Amino acid sequence: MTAREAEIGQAELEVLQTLWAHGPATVRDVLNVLHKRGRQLAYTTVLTFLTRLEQKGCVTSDKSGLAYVYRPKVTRDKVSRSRLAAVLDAFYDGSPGPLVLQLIREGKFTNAEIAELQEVIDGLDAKPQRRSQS
Amino acid sequence: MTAREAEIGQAELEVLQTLWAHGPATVRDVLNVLHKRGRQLAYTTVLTFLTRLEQKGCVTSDKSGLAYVYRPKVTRDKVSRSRLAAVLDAFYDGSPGPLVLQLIREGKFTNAEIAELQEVIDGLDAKPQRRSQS
DNA sequence: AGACTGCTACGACTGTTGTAGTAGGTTCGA
DNA sequence: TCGAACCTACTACAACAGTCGTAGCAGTCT
Repeated sequence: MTAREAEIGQAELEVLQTLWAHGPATVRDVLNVLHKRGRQLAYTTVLTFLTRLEQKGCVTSDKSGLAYVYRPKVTRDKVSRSRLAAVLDAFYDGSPGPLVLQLIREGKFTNAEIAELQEVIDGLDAKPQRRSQS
Repeated sequence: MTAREAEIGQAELEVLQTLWAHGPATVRDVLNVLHKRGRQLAYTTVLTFLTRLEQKGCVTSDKSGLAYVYRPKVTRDKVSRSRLAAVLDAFYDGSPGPLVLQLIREGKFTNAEIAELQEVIDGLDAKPQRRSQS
């Protein structure tokens, strides 16, 4: 494993998110985005986060112009999955079934989503079940 | 809000989980359960966790016999939801739709679960949709 | 060249989390 | 009644997370 996604702190994640959302960026770029969102941080704070993220293998940097440009090295998808898996392991026995059922029962979906759900599930059903367990 | 569930550490959560799973317990009870699961901790470590959880408002204690008996004050469900909401907010725009779709597309469900999904979704569909607009 | 401006390196401080030791009180059995 | 066993309170400490200040270097403007 190159990167330890698990050990990304909350504030570090914010920084990483802006990289995911806006592509490669300098410290100042990131700072500007954060400021625009009302998040007040010092320049050096952002620098610290980016440096730590680099130490953790989550971003890379290269100096093309005046300042270092940072770009994400782990995908948002990867981190997302790992975070979700942590919750799943801790609270849903590691399997997504109960979670999905709970979410659906709570019914916080739009009509479009429901339609899509039906579609996808029907598709699932039609498929050969290569997953019925041991 | 009485308790700050967000700030429960990983190790603290383990302790809380044993309370949820085994009901009210003393420090030693919790320690025994953890030891049985291969988790080696010192008695005083568990005590520290329970004390901190009490400070955070997540458990209560009362001394009925020789030792304090701790019992959870926040429900597992509550913490679970709050953890999930954090992931949802950070990675799924705060709404469960995309997450559920993704999980279903990945198809890690048993036949029984799929059947149940279909059932629940059909039920949803029949209901009046007070959640659509714009 | 001198003054600015912007960038990075490095250090520092606070609070939290994970982990545990020690000291001193209570209870219970011999 | 004495010691073993058990309990809690307090302290400690390293690692990490969040936050930033300072100092010094590099390029730029006049």
